[in-house]
Amino acid sequence: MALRHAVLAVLLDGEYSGYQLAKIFDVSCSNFWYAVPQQLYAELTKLERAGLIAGRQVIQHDRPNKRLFTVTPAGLAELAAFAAVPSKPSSIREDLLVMVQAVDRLDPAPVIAQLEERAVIAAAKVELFDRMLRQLRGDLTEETFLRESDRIGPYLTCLRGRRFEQENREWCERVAALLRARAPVPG
Amino acid sequence: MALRHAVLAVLLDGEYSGYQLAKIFDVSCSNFWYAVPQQLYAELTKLERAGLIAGRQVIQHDRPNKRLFTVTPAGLAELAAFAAVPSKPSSIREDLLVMVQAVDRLDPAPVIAQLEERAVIAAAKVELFDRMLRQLRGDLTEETFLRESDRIGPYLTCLRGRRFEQENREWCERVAALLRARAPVPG
DNA sequence: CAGGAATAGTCATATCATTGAGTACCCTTC
DNA sequence: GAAGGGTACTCAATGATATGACTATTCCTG
Repeated sequence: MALRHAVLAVLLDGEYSGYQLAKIFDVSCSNFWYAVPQQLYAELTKLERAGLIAGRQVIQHDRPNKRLFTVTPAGLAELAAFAAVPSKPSSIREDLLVMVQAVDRLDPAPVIAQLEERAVIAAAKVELFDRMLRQLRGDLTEETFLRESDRIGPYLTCLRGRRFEQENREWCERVAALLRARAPVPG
Repeated sequence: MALRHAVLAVLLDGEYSGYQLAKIFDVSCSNFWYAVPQQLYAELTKLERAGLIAGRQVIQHDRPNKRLFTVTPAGLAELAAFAAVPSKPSSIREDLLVMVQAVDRLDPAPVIAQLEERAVIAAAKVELFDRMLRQLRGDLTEETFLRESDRIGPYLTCLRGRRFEQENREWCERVAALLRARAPVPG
């Protein structure tokens, strides 16, 4: 019952089609929720049947037609109800951490390789978040933007995503270096 | 297919029953994987049938009997194979972030309350991780421990958990203070 | 001695998520 | 003109996860 609220939260920013949502959920919004296109199309169908979003057909000539969705007042009420009930902390489930947990009893080489690769990915995401943050705040300073803008939600979740990826990067680099120093790997 | 590897990784540290595992997965090991008892019992059954762990019955008189499990050589090989294939970054799915994403269009009061509550929970987890880290490294310094111990996996995942919760706490506090300043809430 | 917490599990179900395949059309590039 | 990529979406099957209820015994507290 939570993907539905993530979809509603994203649709607050404007009309989107399932296809557009899929792109958002795959990259930018991956800082607070992730979903594959099939999930989104299914959820949009359910949300529309429940009256929480409204869709309108857009006829296109140079490409397939699409349906754009907006949040209805009932959808906004649903979001408000969602925000009013206490939420549980999400559970962490990260394969790479499982590998590190077991690394003392395994060949460290592939784990080190994955840590170094992950550090690069995390660094790229930090830069992506930085670009998104700059774009969201325009030419205002962060402080001014956060004090005066009337749409700071996406900025705040983006800040969290940036911090997470920065920590991820530093931890991966440190652990990779440490494991390398302990058991020198050829090459 | 990943809970199984988390269970194997934890069983590297010693013999545990399903019940003990459930406690570990509920608190300490929540830094890299979370699971409820029912999942663990089911997974232990599957792992034993697959020959990846071996269980032995322990008769107890003052409480119900239990079954303790250890990783078999086949289980260790399974872990090694798991560590050898590249893993995908885990997807973030956090209700509280969804609420913050939508906060501009909602009553901020319950969101602020949840942020403040979450900051307290995160602070408590930081302290829990600090205690675990101290216990794991004994009277060695972190540097010495990480250089010389032959079991650093749990320490490293614990370090990651600590960083995550620390960031979480700081972000929650900052966002709560910001939202309070923007829309003063009575009380 | 009643009530509650701790130990040690099991069963059933419903929802959620993941994966793979498939349709259809347009545009651009080689 | 064939191949590849982007847009837009659907279907089906399987696997993972969450939730609630249930059994049994022992220990401790009031």
